[in-house]
Amino acid sequence: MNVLMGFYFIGVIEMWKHKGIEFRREIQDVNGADMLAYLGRNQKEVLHRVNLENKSVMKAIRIQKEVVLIKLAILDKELILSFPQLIHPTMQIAKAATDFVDEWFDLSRDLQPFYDLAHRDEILKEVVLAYKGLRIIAVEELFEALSWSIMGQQISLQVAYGLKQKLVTTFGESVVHDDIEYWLFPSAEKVASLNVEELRNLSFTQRKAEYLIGVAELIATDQLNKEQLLVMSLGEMETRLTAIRGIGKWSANYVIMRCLRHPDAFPLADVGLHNALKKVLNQSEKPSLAEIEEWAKNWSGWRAYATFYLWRTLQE
DNA sequence: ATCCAGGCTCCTG
DNA sequence: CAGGAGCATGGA
Repeated sequence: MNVLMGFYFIGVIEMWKHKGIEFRREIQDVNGADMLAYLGRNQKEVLHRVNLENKSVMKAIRIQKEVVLIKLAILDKELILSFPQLIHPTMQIAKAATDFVDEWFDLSRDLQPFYDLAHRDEILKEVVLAYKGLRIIAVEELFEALSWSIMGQQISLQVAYGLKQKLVTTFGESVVHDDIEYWLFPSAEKVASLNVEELRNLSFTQRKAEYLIGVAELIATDQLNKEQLLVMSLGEMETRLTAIRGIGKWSANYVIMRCLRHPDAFPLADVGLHNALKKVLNQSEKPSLAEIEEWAKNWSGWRAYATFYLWRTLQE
């Protein structure tokens, strides 16, 4: 059975090799330790669960109509994907899950041009040496990415994670494995059906509640989708997203960076970015927006990656 | 206590 | 059209 399945999978999923109940992909230039640190940075995260001892992350994802739990070990030279709740994953599920991981960790991107650029940049030079192999971790679902940017506006990450936890555990779906609950972000359809009061009960502000429901309606009615955005230029993406009530330049660029994966998206107004620059430059005050824009000229093409690497410095 | 958190809209003058 | 109030909550 396994031999047959092995032949079946090979060739279908190029980079991934099937061995027994596991799928393995050899990796280079992936900084697993820092990826796991980023994934595990907040205790209130409910959409995945990191286990630093076995260097793995567990996450429930939706494949077609099915909810599938995946376990991904991130080792030095390879990724190991397995399905804790499935004895015989179908080819369709294996293909979708490996595709998910490839995109989640931006595995197809060659970071060498970014390293070259950073090596010539006084601000990024040491940061990029320190975290080399860190890749932008995606928020794959457009609705989740937009929601997260709305929840993150103005307030601290702690409060934002608290809002997300309440939203997800109140209106999302979950699967249970070994007595642990793994959550999926609620669907746009579900959130579009809510009223403002129901979100206010979860400590959302009036505004945040209105924004979230509005975005949910746009996605649920397919007036907005990831496919239409992905074919746009960076500027067009920003224009389209900032036309949505509740989505300003910061949120738009956050979504473009984390979900649409444009490597040059740049959340200029981001407080985390400001604090990271203050820290890296060892200054007593946060830099001005004008200064940051000036420095960022040298990061052109890779400003999203520059931002993600700078964020990483805040966790230490 | 006061200020600041991975901002945005809307209302003033 | 620039500038500022208001949002709601938790941690320093």
